[in-house]
Amino acid sequence: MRPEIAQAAPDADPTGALSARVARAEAACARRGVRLTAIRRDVLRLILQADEPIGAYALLDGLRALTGSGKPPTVYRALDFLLAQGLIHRVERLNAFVGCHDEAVHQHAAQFLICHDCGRVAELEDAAVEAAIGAVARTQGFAPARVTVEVDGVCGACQDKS
Amino acid sequence: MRPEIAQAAPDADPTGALSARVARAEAACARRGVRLTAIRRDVLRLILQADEPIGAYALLDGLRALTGSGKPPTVYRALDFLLAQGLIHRVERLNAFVGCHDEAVHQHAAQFLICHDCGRVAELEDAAVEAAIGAVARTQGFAPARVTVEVDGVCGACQDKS
DNA sequence: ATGGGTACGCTATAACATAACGTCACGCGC
DNA sequence: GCGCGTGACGTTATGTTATAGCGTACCCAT
Repeated sequence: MRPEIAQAAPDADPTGALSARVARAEAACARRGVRLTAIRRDVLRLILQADEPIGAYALLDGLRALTGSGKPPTVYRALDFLLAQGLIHRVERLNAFVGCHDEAVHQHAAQFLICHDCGRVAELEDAAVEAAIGAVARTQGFAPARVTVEVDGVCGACQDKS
Repeated sequence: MRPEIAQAAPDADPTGALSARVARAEAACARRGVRLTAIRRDVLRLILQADEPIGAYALLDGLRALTGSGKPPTVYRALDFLLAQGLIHRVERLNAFVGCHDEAVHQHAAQFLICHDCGRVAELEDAAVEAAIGAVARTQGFAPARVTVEVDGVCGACQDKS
C-alpha cells in the first residue's frame, strides 16, 4: 500500500513559504530560458509540500487529484525536468524525491541523512565529504560524474523521543 | 528487457577462483552457525560469476535454470541472508547486487565506483570518506546506521578507450 | 510425539520505471 | 501565409523491482 502523505489541506501554505519557493523556481527557469509548465509546477509543488520524500506514484495520485489526468510518463517526464534543473533531488535508497533546499544552484552535489524512524530527510552539502570522495576516486583513475551519499540512521529528534 | 549476463558456460570457473570464494563463504557461515543452503549458495555463485552487478530477476532466471524452480521471494530471501552475512552488497543506484570483495568481514561499510560505460563496479573501503561522513552526521546529531556512497562516472580503462 | 524454529513454496499484488508512438501548439525562416 | 522543426504532452502497454500473507516440510531437542 502506498503511504498517504500530506494530502493538501484547503488551507495549505499558511505562511506562503511554499508559494515563495515555487516563485523562485519560476524565476530561475525564466532566467535559464526553460519552461516550468503547469504540470512541472504542480509536481514541484507536491514535492515541496510533502515534508517527507515522496514517490512517483504518490505524485501521480496528487497530480490526478489536481488536474484529473496523468499517467506514469507524465510524472516521470516532469521529474526528469526538475532533476535536470536542480530543483529536486532523488533519494536512491527510497526511490523517492525531495525538494532541493537551494533551488538557485544548478545540479549541486548533496548528501542525505535519512531517519528511518520519522522518515524525514535532511540535505547537506559538505565540502569535506565531497573532497574525500573526489580524492579516493582520483586515486583509482576514476572520473566522477555524480556522487550519491545517503546515510540511514536516526535523527536527533527521534533519539530524544526514545 | 532484462540484460543477459554471463550465462554460465559449461567450462565456467577455469581457475577455480569462484569455487574458492564460495568455499570461503561456506566456512564463514559454518563459523557463525548459520546455514548457507543450496539456494543461498546458488544465488551467491550467480552473483560472483557475473562480473557486473546483477539484478534480482536475472538471479531468478539463473536460479530457475539451475534448479527448475523459484519465485521472487525465493531470491529475495536469499539476498537478505547474503546481505546480512556481508557476503554481498547492494548497489542502490542500480537496484542490483555484487559480491563483497572481502567475504570474511561482517557488514563493513563500502563505497562503489560505478562505470556507466562498461557497467563494472569497483568496491572501496576508504577510512577518510567514512570519517568525513561520520563527522558531518554527528554535527547534525544524527546517529548513522548504514552509509551508502556510490559514485557514477567513467573508470580508467574506459577513459583510455575513448 | 510434540512443540519450536528455520527455510522454503506459492499466489498475488504493490510500487517503480520506460518503450514506443501519436498529437498538438508554438516559433522561426522564408 | 506556409512549411517545418521542436518541445511538451497524451496514451497504451509493458518491463522491472519488491513485499505481503499464508501454508508446509523438516530438523531437532525435549
